[in-house]
Amino acid sequence: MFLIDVQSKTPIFEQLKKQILEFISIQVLSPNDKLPSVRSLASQLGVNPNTVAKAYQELETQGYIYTVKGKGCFISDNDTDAQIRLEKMKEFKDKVKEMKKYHIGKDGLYQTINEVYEEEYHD
Amino acid sequence: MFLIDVQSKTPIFEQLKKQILEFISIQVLSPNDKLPSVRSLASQLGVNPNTVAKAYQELETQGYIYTVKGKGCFISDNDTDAQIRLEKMKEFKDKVKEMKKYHIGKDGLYQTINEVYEEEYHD
Amino acid sequence: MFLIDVQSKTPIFEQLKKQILEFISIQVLSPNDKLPSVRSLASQLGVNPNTVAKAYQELETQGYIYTVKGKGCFISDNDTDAQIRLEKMKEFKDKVKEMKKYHIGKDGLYQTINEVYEEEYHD
Amino acid sequence: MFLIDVQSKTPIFEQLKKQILEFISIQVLSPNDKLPSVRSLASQLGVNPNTVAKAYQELETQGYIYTVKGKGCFISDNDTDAQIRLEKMKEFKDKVKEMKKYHIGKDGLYQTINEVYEEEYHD
DNA sequence: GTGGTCTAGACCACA
DNA sequence: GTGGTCTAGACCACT
Repeated sequence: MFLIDVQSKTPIFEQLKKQILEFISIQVLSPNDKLPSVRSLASQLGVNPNTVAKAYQELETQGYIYTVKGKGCFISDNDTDAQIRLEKMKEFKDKVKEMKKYHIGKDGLYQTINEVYEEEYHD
Repeated sequence: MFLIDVQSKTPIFEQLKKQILEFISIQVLSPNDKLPSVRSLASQLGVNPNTVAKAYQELETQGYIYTVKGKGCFISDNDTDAQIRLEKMKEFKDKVKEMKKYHIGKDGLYQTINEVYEEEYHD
Repeated sequence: MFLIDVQSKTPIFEQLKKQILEFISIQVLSPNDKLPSVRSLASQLGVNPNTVAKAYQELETQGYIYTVKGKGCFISDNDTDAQIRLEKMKEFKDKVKEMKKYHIGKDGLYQTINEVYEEEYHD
Repeated sequence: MFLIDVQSKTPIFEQLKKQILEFISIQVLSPNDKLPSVRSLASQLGVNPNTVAKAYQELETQGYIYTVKGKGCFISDNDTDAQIRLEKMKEFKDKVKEMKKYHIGKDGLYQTINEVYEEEYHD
C-alpha cells in the first residue's frame, strides 16, 4: 500500500505524510479508519520506527489524524479530505505565482493542464 | 538587487540560485552579462563568500553561467532564458499531475490561474 | 584503502573522486555498497570533512553515487562501472587526437601500449 | 593563427603554450623563427599582456624559446620539435597507465587509435 | 581583484 | 551518527 523511495531527496517521513494525505483525499482512507501501527508499517517498509512515528506525529499536530493511546492512530473526521484539497490548491496557487514571476504566459499553463488531464489515469 | 531571507528554511545558496535564474528568465540578466563578484555580493548580502561561491558553482555545473578565472562569472549564451522557462514548465506539469492525483478538478486550476494573472504585477 | 597526496597540484577532493571512480570501475566498490562516512574518511586521511563532503557531493551530482540522509553515501546501481570506463575511453580518445595533432605516428602509440600492458600489475 | 577559448577551464596562458608547442612540433614554427611580440599578440587575442608574457616566460624556462632583449622571442634550435614530441609521448604513456588502472583492455585502445588515425585530418 | 581550494569549527535535519 | 549548510578566515592561481 505504501511506497517509499529511499534514494529520493525528500525525507522519508515527508513521503509517508504525503501518501497518507493522498489516501485521505481520495477517500481510500476515511474518517475513523485505523492507520497501520508504527512498528508494523516501519518493518513493512524497512525503515526506522522513529521515522514513521515522526510522520504520524506531524499529521496529528496538523489535525489530520488523532491518536488513541493503546489503540493506535485514526483519520480525523472533520472534512479532512476537503481540507487537504484546499491545502493543495494553495500550493498550486503558489506555483502559478512563481510561473508568473518568470514571465511565463497563462496559455502555456492551460495547455499543460489539458495535457495532464487528458492522459489516462495511472500512478 | 538581490534579496535573501536568512530565516527561511530554504538554504541561502538556493535562494540565490533561484533569484539569478529569475533574472535570467526575464532578461534582467542577459547572455555574457557579468554577475557581481563573489566577495562583493557576499558583503552586500551579509553572508559568507563561500555561500555565494556555492550558488555560482552549482549554476555553472548546470550550464547557466560560466566562469573565467581572474575575471568573474558570466551568463551563458545558449538561450539560457528559454531553457530556464522550459525547466519551470516541467515543474509546473509535475504540480498539475499532483493535483490530478488528489482528484482535484481542472476547473479549479483554471480559476486559480486567472486569479493570479489578473492581479497587478508585483514582486 | 584511500591514498591522498597533499603536496599534489590536483585538489584533494579531485584525487578522492578519482580513486573512488577507480574502485567502482574495478568493482572493488559495487552498486549499493556504502562509502565510508564523511567524517571517518576525513579523519582517516587527515583532511577536513568539508573536503570529503565536496568529493561525495560532486560524485552524486554526476550520478555515480547517491546519498541517503542520516544513513550515508552509496554506489549507484546503473552500470556505474561501465559508464566510468566509457568516460575514460573518451578521455583516451581525446589524448590520441592530441597525439595526431602533433604529427606523432600511430606505431609509437602501439608500442607504448604494449610496454605498459606488459609490465606486471602494480599500483 | 592563434585561437583562445576564454570560457575553457584551462588557463589562457596554458592554451597559448600548447598552441605554440604544437606549431613547433609540426614545424609551422621553426628554429630561430620570431614569435609575435607580447603586446601585439595580446591585443590580437584580446587578452592581458601579462598572460602572454607568462606563456612566453614559461616556454623560455623550459628551453623551447629564447629571448633577445629589445628584439623579441625566438624558437630554440636544439631539436625542439623532437623534444616536444618526446614530452607528448610521456603524457600518452601516463594516460595508458591510467587506462590500465581502470582495467581497460588494450584491444579497446588499439581500436580507438585506429579510429582516430583513419579520420580525415581536421582541427 | 577574481574565483578555487582548504581548514576549523558550528548548528541542524534525518534516521 | 549521518550528511547539509554556514561562518570566519586563509592561501593560491589567474588576469
